[in-house]
Amino acid sequence: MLTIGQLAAYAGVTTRAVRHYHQVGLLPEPPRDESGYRRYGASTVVALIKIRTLANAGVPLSEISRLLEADTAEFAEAIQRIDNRLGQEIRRLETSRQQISQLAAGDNLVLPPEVTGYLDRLRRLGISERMVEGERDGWILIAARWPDKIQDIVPDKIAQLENPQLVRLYRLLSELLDCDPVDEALLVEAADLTSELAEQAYVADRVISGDMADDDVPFELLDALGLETDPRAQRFTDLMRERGWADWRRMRRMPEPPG
Amino acid sequence: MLTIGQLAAYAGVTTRAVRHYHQVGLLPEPPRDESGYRRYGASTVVALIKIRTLANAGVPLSEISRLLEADTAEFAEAIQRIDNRLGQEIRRLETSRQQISQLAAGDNLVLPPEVTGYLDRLRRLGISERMVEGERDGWILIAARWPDKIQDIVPDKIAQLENPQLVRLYRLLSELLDCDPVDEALLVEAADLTSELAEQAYVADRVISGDMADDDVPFELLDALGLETDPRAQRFTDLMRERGWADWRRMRRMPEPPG
DNA sequence: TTGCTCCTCACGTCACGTGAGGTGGC
DNA sequence: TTGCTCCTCACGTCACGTGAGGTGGC
Repeated sequence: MLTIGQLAAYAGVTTRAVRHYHQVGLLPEPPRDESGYRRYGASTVVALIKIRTLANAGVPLSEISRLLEADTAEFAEAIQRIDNRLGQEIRRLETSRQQISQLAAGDNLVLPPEVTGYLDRLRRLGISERMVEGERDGWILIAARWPDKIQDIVPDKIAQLENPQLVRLYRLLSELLDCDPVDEALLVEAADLTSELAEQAYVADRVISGDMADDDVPFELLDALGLETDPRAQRFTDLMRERGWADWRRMRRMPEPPG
Repeated sequence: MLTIGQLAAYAGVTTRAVRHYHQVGLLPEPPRDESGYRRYGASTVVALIKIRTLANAGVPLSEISRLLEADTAEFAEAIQRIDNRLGQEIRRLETSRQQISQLAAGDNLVLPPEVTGYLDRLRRLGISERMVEGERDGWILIAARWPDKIQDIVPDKIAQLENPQLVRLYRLLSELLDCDPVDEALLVEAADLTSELAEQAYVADRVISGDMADDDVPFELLDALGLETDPRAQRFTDLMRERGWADWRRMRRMPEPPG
């Protein structure tokens, strides 16, 4: 007859685990010897190894107790389910492994590849890293709120980069972000360009399109960029106002003055 | 800015998990809006997704907090370790999967293949299933107590099966186990055979060999078989005594009567 | 005698889950 | 007004780990 230590060692578990299985009724308490030690026979070894095999496969103990009492058909069915779950878990770990290596490579897993492609495009157009980061943060917030709309938006944005005026605007804003005492000439140029682009869009009726019309995407972007309190943003707003745009964050035309 | 629900949904976690990360200091508490709601920016999305990527890889939260503050070299090193562990875990699950399918096939994982081979041998020799089960239980106890000696014992036991007398003894014991009112004639025949085999072994000085001499292997076997209280075992012991063997479980010769 | 194994409580751990009871925005 | 999201405690869960304090066999 085996002591608890011998039993546990053979099954590859701790004595505490065996006692735990007794506690929860998974393994019957064996008889005791004269000193009160538990003494185990061969059938307990068989039972314990079965338990460990199932537990190692991720089966909760509460399920194992039911399994040990199931008939052959039920048991076989359960084994099928367990095997499927194991397969799932293995696949999960394999994708986890890929993601970990992407983390190491510095890729961020936050944005879908279309968006990172767009951001790389901006970099190649000479947009400053700071500006790109701001764009990225904006995209993250958009992706978080409208995960399924990303696919529709990105191609539009990429197409817009064919417009040299827009690219020029991005470059101007890049420069503006990087100079601390705000450069008035640059700011004016940016406002002129923005106004012009807004006019084009307004005419083409693409100022605000679709579902996002009622939502606060531009606001979110600005919040993310931390620009809402930036004095440069304030000055820009003023310049846009002068050009007849009420709120450059929503791009609404100012009402025509009465009379 | 995102609410906790939007943040959590995008990262694929529960809001409770996010709050938990705040509690343990893994994720900084963001500012609140007028209603006391937490409001998250893009950087938190990035941080949370990093956390989940690591947590999904099995990294404990306490380690993650250290990782997020580590420099590039330390981080890369840690990623290596995590990747190794993931590989280990995948292999573990794959062997677990095999073992599960063996469970379903009815194989028991309790004994090394040499022993199950030996037991199959017994079956082919016409030994009854009940007897084989008894043998198996004995082997389980031996394997549990001397796991590394099994390799030495099994070949010996297999070789012994070349002895037709031993095979005959096994068959007799098989029959004896299966008849309830004990068959005296069979019992006597078994005792004669055992005595003869013991004599052969005694002469060849193989009665008790090596390390197991001082241990109680035969006792264990009998305990396992639940035979120590079996009346048939008692009768068998008496018959062996008559034939000059003090204790058939230890196979010791009785002392020569004095004078 | 020393060291190892065994015994029984009983609290601790890890990463959240799950109500309980209440407020805020559409 | 109803339903949904948010808030803060605070206890529960799962499978043991980890002492605490004590006894038994070689």
